[in-house]
Amino acid sequence: MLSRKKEIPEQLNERLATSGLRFTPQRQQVYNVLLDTRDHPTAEEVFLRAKHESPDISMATVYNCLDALVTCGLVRQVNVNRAATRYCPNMNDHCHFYCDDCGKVLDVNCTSAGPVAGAKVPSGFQVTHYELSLRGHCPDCAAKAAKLHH
Amino acid sequence: MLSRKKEIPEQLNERLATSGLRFTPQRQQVYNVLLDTRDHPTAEEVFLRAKHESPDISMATVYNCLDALVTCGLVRQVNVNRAATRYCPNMNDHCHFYCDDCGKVLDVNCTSAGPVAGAKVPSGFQVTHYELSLRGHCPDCAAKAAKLHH
DNA sequence: CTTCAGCTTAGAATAATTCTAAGTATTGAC
DNA sequence: GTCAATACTTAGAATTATTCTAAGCTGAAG
Ligand SMILES: [Mn+2]
Ligand SMILES: [Mn+2]
Ligand SMILES: [Zn+2]
Ligand SMILES: [Zn+2]
Repeated sequence: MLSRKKEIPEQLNERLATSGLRFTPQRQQVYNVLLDTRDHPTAEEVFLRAKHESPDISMATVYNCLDALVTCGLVRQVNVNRAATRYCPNMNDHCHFYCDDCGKVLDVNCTSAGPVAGAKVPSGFQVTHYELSLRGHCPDCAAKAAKLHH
Repeated sequence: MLSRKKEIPEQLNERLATSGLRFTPQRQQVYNVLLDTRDHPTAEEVFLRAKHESPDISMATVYNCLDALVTCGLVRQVNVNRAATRYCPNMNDHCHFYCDDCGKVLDVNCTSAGPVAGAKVPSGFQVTHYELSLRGHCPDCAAKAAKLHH
């Protein structure tokens, strides 16, 4: 990685442009952090990871960049209980599993109709968004717990 | 309502006792506020309503009482996005609809299996809780919007 | 080269909630 | 009943995540 030219990724650039936003190195950096490790980091965690590559980036900028990425539809916010908001670059229809033991947040596939169909929404209600979060024990932690009981 | 004796409602008293908690007038008052108007008020709103009857109650006490009621299983917390936590005394299995127009939060029935069945949870995951929140337009607001377009 | 809108930044401000420490009330031996 | 132990309420301070503010920077367009 000796030459680091201005290779602006067109996909990010275009998406930003459609929302009237500019491409900036900070936005690129923040987006890369999210794509790099898809573990639903908080803004704080994104900040720490981004600082490795760009030591001068500020927390405010991380919030601003995350906001820009959400606005242009490349990233979504994930809220579990009232903990700090997490960020997810997977824009496919999915929901989230939160492990009460290790705290990991994992993607779970579900079709758009899926969870909403499971709810008995009375007629007259227009559902435009939904958010389903699941909590419990992830396979790893469930296995560990099983071992402790022999 | 001239005589206001110490009629301790046994149901609340028992529920508190099973969690090692005591009956107090403040807890009664806060619970009454929730039962009175089931519109999913925030702690702040509960505080304001409780003050009508008990002008000396404090915000900290409202938070403490709500916490006690949640602990003993009479009340559940409802989080929509990152707004202030709301409180719901309906302990039947249900999820919530949030109207983006008027901000109302309404109960929507759904069987325990419902929304989780709609998600394709891989085997190995143990789901102990789930939370489904729906957003969109409530019947009232949808009707109003329809009128504006003739 | 100037202008101007958009961007980044540090630090202040805000909002919801939790913590702290002090005073009260209730319980349950004795 | 007295007394100590425990639980509860309260005001205000502290905390946490997030947003706001104001100043300086940047890069495209004229
Ligand atoms: Mn995700
Ligand atoms: Mn409810
Ligand atoms: Zn786990
Ligand atoms: Zn409405």
